[in-house]
Amino acid sequence: MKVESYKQLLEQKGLKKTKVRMALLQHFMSSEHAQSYNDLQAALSNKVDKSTLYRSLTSFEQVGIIHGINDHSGQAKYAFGGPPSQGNEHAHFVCEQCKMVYCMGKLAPLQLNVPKGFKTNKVQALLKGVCSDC
Amino acid sequence: MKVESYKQLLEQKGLKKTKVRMALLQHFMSSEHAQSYNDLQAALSNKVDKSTLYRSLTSFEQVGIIHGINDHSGQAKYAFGGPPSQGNEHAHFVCEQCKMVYCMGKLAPLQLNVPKGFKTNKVQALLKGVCSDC
DNA sequence: TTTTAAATGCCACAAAGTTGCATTTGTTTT
DNA sequence: AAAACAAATGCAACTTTGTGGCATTTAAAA
Repeated sequence: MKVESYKQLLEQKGLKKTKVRMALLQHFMSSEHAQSYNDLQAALSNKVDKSTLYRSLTSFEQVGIIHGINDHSGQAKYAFGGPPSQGNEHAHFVCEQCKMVYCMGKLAPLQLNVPKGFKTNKVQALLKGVCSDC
Repeated sequence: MKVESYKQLLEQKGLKKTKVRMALLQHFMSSEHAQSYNDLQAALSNKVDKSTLYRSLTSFEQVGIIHGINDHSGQAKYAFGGPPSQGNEHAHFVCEQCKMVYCMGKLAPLQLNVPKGFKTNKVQALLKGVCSDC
């Protein structure tokens, strides 16, 4: 994806094209695993204000450019693309060794029997194991 | 489960029988959904120190008396029983309305195709929907 | 170019959780 | 039953993660 495309993506989503956002997009596109706040802050040489970064992530998430992943590490992580639920069903894989988080391919719809009276709308799956790099 | 049993449970796990732990056990056993730090603090009338409560939860979790659940609410929750992975496979259900978290029954082993080189050890499933009380 | 609305940076603050250390309590040993 | 020991508690300080207000800057529209 080229710089021109990032711009188009932002326009399409109704977000202004700013330095921080362009840098974030570039970083997201060039990394194959999910990024934590600290990863991103480092990628931007710690030059971006905390609030700005958090707010950028929130904006991106709201319009579906990225989606948040909770890997139980205590730090939220973000990956490019909309959430698993919106025509983009996928599981997340946490490597127990390197702690990296990957988005996996589509998952077969899983049958889970819930008790009477419970209605399931979404299923989120988190896989733990060892990744191909470890 | 009676008071005598709580004591036995603690002994069996090599933990001392203290006021805080007994009160916690009692509360865990009498609640049908997962408990957050704040729930527990309230249940103990806010009389227990923060560190003590966190440390108690950690101890309980280590010996498998309770297990932590991350429901993406920003607050860890805890439920009675060992973790889903140890002969106790189960999914967690988050009610989108009342935000309560329940432990569900066993889940059918789910097939998820991971790319070559990835090895899955555990699968955690989080269901979102509406509970029987809502 | 001017206007205006949104994005940024700075600062203070809040919530969740951790750590060190002195004191207390539970359990074991004698 | 008393002494000794280890573990649990309470307190205070601190860290981490994240939020919110407000003045300033920047991008896009007029």
